[in-house]
Amino acid sequence: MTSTKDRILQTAARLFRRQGYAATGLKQIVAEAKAPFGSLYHFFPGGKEALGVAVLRSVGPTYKAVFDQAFDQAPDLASGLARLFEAAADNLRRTSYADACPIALIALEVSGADGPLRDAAAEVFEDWIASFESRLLAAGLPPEAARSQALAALSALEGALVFAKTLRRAEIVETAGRQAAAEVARALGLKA
Amino acid sequence: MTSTKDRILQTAARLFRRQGYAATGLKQIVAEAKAPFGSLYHFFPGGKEALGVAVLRSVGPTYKAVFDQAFDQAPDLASGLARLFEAAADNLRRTSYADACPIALIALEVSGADGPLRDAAAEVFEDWIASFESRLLAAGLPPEAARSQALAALSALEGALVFAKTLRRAEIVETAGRQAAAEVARALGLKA
DNA sequence: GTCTATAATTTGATAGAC
DNA sequence: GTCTATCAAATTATAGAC
Repeated sequence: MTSTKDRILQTAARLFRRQGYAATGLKQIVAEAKAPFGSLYHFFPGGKEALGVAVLRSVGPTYKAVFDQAFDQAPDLASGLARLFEAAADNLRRTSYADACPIALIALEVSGADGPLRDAAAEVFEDWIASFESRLLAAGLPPEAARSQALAALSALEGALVFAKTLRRAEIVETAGRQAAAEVARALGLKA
Repeated sequence: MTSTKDRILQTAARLFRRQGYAATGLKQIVAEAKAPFGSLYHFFPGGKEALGVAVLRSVGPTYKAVFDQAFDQAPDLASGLARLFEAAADNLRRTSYADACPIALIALEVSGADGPLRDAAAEVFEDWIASFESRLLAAGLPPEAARSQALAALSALEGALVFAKTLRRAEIVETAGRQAAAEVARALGLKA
């Protein structure tokens, strides 16, 4: 039993992710959310921009939790990272290549100009990177190396998702995942 | 002395790259290109979609040439790759984080649905990947490893550009570049 | 909170004179 | 090839009844 506000938020998140922020109309959002049009401006008086910010703020913690789950279930960071890539590849296949990174498209759309949308997108990426970085630190990596490894591993995931979605080949994410996991294993002195 | 058609094409390429395909109006394109509105439909009878396809088809070879130049000027593939990342980071700084990957945004926008736009975007990515892959093959890497390395290296570049543009930190691309170059050097048995 | 109607603007696209 | 005027549709956003 989801609230009207939640249905609007989740529908907007899905459409922004798949079609983009600019290409998605508010009419389409309320229609697919089976919500009254008036409710959109009732819950989000700031209009489309406020809805976009709310989407970014809700997606950030959601996927940080996905990260945490992958890592907590794995024996070490390298296999946790491998799990993350595998989950992303499965997600692409399961949604027929509709769902790649939940915010990459909207982030690229809004990061050209200053404003609350860009700020929110940057905050989400920074959180994700910091989350993995702190795990690498806790695993014993020196600060500089932890930052580099976190950036490189998540960059590989993000970029592989762009290629895999466009080329419709989920194996690209799996291939990138094996390399990223091996790289982290090497940095940590684990067995690949 | 550029032609009207070229000005339209290049202006569209710049705006699609920075703002996105959906967010860019045809009016804005002809205004910034200082071209008559009627000329747009004269040169691109297929309208916005045809213009988008033309932009993708023109950007593909242009940046493949940029790749080739970086590699041809470097002593080996690993340093050529490093050059490529450095050039991308410089580009971000020089344009105040406006110009990241020339087609990532439009690729993500159009790859959700079938059609000539998605096909053109996929072709460009495939060309870039195949280009680097063939260099790795020529350098002696086995076919499977060449494909993996090419995908991983270019994924790292693409993803780093997404993060760097959103976070406005070009060092992210440089950091990812050092790791990618080291990885390729290792695969080729070169000294990092 | 819900829903409809509508304002104000912008969009992609076309027609037709020059 | 150039340029203007304009169409039909879609866009964000608001007003106001219920």
